[in-house]
Amino acid sequence: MFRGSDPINMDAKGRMAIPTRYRAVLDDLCAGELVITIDMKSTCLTLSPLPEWRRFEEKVAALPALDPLGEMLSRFVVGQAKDLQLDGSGRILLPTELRDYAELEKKVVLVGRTQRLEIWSEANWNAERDKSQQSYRAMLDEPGAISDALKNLSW
Amino acid sequence: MFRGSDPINMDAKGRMAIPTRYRAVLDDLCAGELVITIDMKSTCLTLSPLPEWRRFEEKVAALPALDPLGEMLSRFVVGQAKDLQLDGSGRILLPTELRDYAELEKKVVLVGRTQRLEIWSEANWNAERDKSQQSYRAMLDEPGAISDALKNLSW
DNA sequence: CCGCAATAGCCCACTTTTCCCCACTTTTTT
DNA sequence: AAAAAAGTGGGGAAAAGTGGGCTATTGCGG
Repeated sequence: MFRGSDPINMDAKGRMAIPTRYRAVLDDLCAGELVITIDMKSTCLTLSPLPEWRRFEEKVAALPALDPLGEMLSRFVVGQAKDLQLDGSGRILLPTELRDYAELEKKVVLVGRTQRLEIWSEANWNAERDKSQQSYRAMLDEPGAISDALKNLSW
Repeated sequence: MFRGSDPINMDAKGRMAIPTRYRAVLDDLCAGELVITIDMKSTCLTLSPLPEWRRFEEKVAALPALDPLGEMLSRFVVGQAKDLQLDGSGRILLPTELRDYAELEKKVVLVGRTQRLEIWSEANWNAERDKSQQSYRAMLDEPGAISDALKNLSW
């Protein structure tokens, strides 16, 4: 569904254009209704079509009421989610708080992750990519570090 | 229902504006009648539409009379709850005692948690978020520490 | 029982943000 | 090379948020 990374300029008002190749998909998937929120693991944002987001929200809601993880996810991930709508020019307006969280400046990178998208600042994206590549290679050298699921990923 | 976080300025009189996107919902859900109280676990306040609050109150009342946790909830959560009414400009006035409890100063954050809302001081909110994020990341680095619940939350 | 002070409520005015639209530049396509 | 499409930027109107002043109400002390 979503694939590849696109460098995009955020303008002074905090808007960013969604690449055209996604627009048709977004249109009939969710009529341009998106949900954006933070990523707990990384300094980036997650952008999902509304139906996809609902599936996640339901999973979180289904967790036991006193589960600390569920509480955390509900409070910080759901709690910081915002509904967005593509504007007439196929752009979205990034909420200020989330812009701050992900340290977004003018140059941002939109990364396709199949069902959803990630939004990174260019600086963080490059840093994270280099870092991950190194640790990935290190992991391959370390016996036992490869999960079963990954072993079966024949590619 | 409620989703996302909004930074809001409390004015010198202790009033805070409720974001407009909630007003219509609040209007036909409870005609602007809200209940505010403390959160026992965190340094924040809980704001709920009256009908939602009633459900909670009934559940607490239904607990066995000698249940110590129930007693606590009833005494301190129900005991400190206050009815609020949206004013003509869509604002609520935060009771002084509760303002103190949650350490609210000028900058507060309103967090949407589906059925209800949370009110945090900006400082406490950021601190709590950073803390949670750290422990979340630590959990991921520690193999085996990931609960089944999380594994199923493949998102 | 009355007056004073403090708090709460109402309303208006100002500032900031958001939304909508158009125009310009760059890239791709024919 | 021209035309079309995509991406970028900005102006202006509208709406949301913020703050302050004025009035009404409450509660307290005299």
